[in-house]
Amino acid sequence: MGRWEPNARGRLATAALELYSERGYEQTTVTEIAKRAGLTERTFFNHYADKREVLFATSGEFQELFVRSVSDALKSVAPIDALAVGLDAISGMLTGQRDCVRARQAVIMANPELQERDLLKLASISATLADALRRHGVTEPAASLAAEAGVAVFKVGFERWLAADGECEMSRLMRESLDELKAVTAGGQGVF
Amino acid sequence: MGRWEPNARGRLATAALELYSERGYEQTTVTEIAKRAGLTERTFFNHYADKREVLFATSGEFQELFVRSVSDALKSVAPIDALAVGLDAISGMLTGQRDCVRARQAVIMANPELQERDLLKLASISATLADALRRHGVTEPAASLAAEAGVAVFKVGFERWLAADGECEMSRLMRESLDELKAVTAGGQGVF
DNA sequence: CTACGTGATTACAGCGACTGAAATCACCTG
DNA sequence: CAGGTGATTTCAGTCGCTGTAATCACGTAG
Repeated sequence: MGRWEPNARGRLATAALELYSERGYEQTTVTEIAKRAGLTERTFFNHYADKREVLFATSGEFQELFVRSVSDALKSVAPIDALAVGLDAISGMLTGQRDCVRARQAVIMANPELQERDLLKLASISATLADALRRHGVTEPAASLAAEAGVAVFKVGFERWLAADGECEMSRLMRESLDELKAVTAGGQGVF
Repeated sequence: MGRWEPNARGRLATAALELYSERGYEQTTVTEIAKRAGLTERTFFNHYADKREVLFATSGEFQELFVRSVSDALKSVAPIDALAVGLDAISGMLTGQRDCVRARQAVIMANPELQERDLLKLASISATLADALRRHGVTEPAASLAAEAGVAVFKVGFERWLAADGECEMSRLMRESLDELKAVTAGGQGVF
């Protein structure tokens, strides 16, 4: 075993989540994270663009799965149903990770800077979803609205999944949230 | 006229928008903004929490109008129609400000840090909207979903309003976007 | 006119996030 | 064993942001 332990990125991510959880995001310095991972501050910034990004390492993989699932489904079903397929796919990805995901979310919810980054990642997913919808013939503004709706359903379903006590099927919560959205957007009489 | 010119906050906001537009957000230092406003860096931070916040001075007023309009309308119409009333109200607030708003939005869109802050403000509006809906008897998860949908319609309608060439009624674009959302969420057959 | 209170502004020192450049290190290859 | 390569480190520096205490402009009471 060499002097350089393997998986520096992972060690940094683990150290960061631990420290953010223990003493809070703002009270943790990047130097402390690096030291716990057996590295230096400069090396942290070689692996992650900033102090926030270390919590979002899996975001790209998540987005890719979501968008690819929706994109595939669009070949055979309507946009709103394709979104349901995507939501089901990411449910499969997160199932079994609830404790880990919950710890991460607790850190994010405790700090506005991290919430901002979280929202930016979701906005990126929305933009990529809208792009996929457009490539499959959905016109604006329907494409952007459908994408935003899909992300909104994810947000709400995700929140309910984390809040649930016992074992709880995430995919079921996602489908329920989507149905609720359909109900609430269909509910009015029109006021103009 | 004393040595202290009036309206320091406004001068800082104007100077910031000018400099962010001229040379970009990242290339502008807070010291430069303060100097253009005839003040010091420290005084900037007495008025604004950080370098981003100076672009969002009117956000609170905007949120208040939106939420109050929806809240009032909820006394007599369904949630989705109450959101339509709120969207109409903020359209009235922004009408006539398009050039100014467009300049601000150009700066925001050119920088991820500012997009993050923008998204956080919208999330705050969504949370407050959901709260109003709950106070009027809407249960979760419908309240959160309706609030997210309302903000999504605003985002899309706002973007289209800024992109439009000639004079264009914002309230009409908002209504069209809302109708598009209704259409796209009602479109599927269900896949499960 | 002077003393004093008040709120805004400033000066100053300092921490921490982040960056660029160059040196060093571990390892692999010819 | 010499040399190349990529990861890590060292170092110096900029800038966002904060706490503290001094100073300033102005209104008011004596």
